[in-house]
Amino acid sequence: MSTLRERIGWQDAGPNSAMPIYLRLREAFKSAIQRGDLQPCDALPGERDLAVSFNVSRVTIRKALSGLVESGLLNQRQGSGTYVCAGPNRVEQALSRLTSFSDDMRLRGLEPSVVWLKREISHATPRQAMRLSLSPNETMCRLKRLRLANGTPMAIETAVVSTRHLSDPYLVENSLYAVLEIDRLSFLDNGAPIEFTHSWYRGDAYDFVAELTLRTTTND
Amino acid sequence: MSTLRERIGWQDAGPNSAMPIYLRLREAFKSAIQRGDLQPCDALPGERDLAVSFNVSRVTIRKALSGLVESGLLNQRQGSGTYVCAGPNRVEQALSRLTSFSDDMRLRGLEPSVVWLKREISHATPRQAMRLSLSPNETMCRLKRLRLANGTPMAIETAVVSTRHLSDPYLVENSLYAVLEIDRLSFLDNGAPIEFTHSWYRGDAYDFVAELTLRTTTND
DNA sequence: GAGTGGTCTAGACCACCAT
DNA sequence: TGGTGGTCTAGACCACTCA
Repeated sequence: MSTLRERIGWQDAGPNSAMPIYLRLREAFKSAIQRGDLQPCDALPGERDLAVSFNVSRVTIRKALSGLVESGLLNQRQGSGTYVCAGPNRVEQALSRLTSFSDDMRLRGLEPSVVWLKREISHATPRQAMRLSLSPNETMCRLKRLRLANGTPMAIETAVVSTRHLSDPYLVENSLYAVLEIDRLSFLDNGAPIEFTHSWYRGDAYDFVAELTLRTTTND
Repeated sequence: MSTLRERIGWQDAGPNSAMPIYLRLREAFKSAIQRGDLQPCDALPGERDLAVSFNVSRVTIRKALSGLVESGLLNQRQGSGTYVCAGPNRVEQALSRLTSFSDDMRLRGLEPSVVWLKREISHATPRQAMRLSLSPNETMCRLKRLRLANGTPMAIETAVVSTRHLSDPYLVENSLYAVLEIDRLSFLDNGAPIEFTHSWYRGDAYDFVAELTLRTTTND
């Protein structure tokens, strides 16, 4: 049984501590999760205990964890605890943000709904095959749906997914990504791209913010 | 001359203060910026002064402001101050995030470069005309470029912009959005969508995170 | 050197969840 | 009821910017 300090590879501030404590802590936890030293569904000690363990204040612990909660690596539930959400599963993590349409609408008191415009299987175009590293005769599910809030069209989403990962477009009800999760392990190991989603959003009703983050591959 | 409390429409916690102070403060500042009561380039008072003005601690002020900094409405510079970044310019705000490719690469010690695959003017397709609320014979700039880091292809971006907003595709060098900013006022007032960008990213090298936020139109 | 944001502390009270 | 995360405070020191 190793201590948490060991599991996340923590060392007290050396002379080379240019980074603030909360960032060093955040990176240490992040690395431990990505290495697998902290497993999904693991519960972290309480914030007060963490503060004692690492000789910092609870505020610093919270600042360290908050970034990981925001990026989806951790999950905090008031009254319950802090839990590891997911390993280095960047595809599922990234796409999970896109499922929030329904949640977003409901949070604002609007009733979300979906009209399916297309659900079919066809061959990949040469371009898609090239981009997604597929053989030219690979079959693809093509999904297209209109998203509404209180009956008002808000977005059109088009998704193309290899049938290797989604065998039947009619498996998808509300969340494409919930279905894809089933296949998580099969396509995450090699990191190959598996899906492309293409969306139009109402410019007068949405902020659309996209962020890119280069994946930092840690070898240790 | 009105006080800052008045400009952001602040009122001390009434009995109906279900939201925490830092969120109410954040919303008040956000609304003031979007209404134009706080203008771009305006400097905010120092955090210590704000804390006194609103009868809260500096930590609470910082927590309120941090969300606005993160979403690009405010800009903080150590040793200098806090400044209003942009008005209710959601198109420019959203797209500005996408310009970060070069910055991202450089931050990580990689040299970004661009290979143009297409820069042309043609007519809008019927579908595009419909989606972007254009007349059917509207002309569009079509831009397609390959993004590289240290010579390795990392992303392909395709952008389609009405010539009303971008007269010549050769005006675009590195940042499409820098060029579009010139036209900012002309297309932001009506909130019409003006552009569609379509990008492929290397699944093995990128995290791609997209967030949607419903625009909350505050009338007061 | 005065003022700014960036970090950090030790303590407090609350709402919530579990048992 | 005891532990959890969520919020908030008053104060401190630092690095930085700018005149």
